[in-house]
Amino acid sequence: MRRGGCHLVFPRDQRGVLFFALASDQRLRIIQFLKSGEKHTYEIVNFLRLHPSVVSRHLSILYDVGIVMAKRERDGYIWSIGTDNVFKLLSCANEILQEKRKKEDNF
Amino acid sequence: MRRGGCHLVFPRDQRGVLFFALASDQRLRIIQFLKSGEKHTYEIVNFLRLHPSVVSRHLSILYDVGIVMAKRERDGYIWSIGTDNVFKLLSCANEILQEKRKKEDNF
DNA sequence: ATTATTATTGCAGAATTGTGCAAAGGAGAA
DNA sequence: TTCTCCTTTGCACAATTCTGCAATAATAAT
Repeated sequence: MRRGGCHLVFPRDQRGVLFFALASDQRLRIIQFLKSGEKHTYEIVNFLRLHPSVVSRHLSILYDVGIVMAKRERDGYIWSIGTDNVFKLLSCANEILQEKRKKEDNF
Repeated sequence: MRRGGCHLVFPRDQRGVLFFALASDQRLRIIQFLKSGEKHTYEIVNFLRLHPSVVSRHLSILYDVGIVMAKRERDGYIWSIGTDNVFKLLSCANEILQEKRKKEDNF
């Protein structure tokens, strides 16, 4: 696994890179999928129905910022969520969106 | 202020839209700038050194997800952070990045 | 209503990102 | 080593985003 400099993300603030990683439906689907436990690469490919090379790039982007981690198995990699802070981040995002909706309902 | 449908963000998961809003150096700079207190639009324009129309779009994107809020003044709008959850989100992001760096140092 | 000021939108071109295919690059087994 | 399988990279094209300018719309004051 020689992750690093392969998928090309425009240089920006590190937090920006992390938020960029989360600003994609496909990548959010991966995170959602991994909530139910660690998964083989081929399971993720089947789930997303995208070309393996594309999935590789998505995973690479998530990996680089620590959202997911990987371990080697005989037949490929097994992926899982990198830290529980990811869930904290997501719930925090939901709170912000919910507050916003609440505001809109009052007007 | 007829915010809504003006700046065009590709349809995606709502959380994706929020993370997208944060996945921009200019918009992160706006948030950073607003940390020190509410600001007039022209102050933000001077700070970013971008065309007013561009700043308008950035603010619109942040506004739509509740990251910033606005109030009308005699000579324009005054902007501020929409909710403290924004700061929670940012510190959570920093934690994830820090954990990742720590992991890398160990290997 | 008219005017002056500020904010937003339409448009176009540059920059960035997403995707799939084909080829090349590892890792493990025979 | 050689083979096989999985993963990653190079490339090209489509889709999306960023930016600035000009024009339009909105707001407040006259």
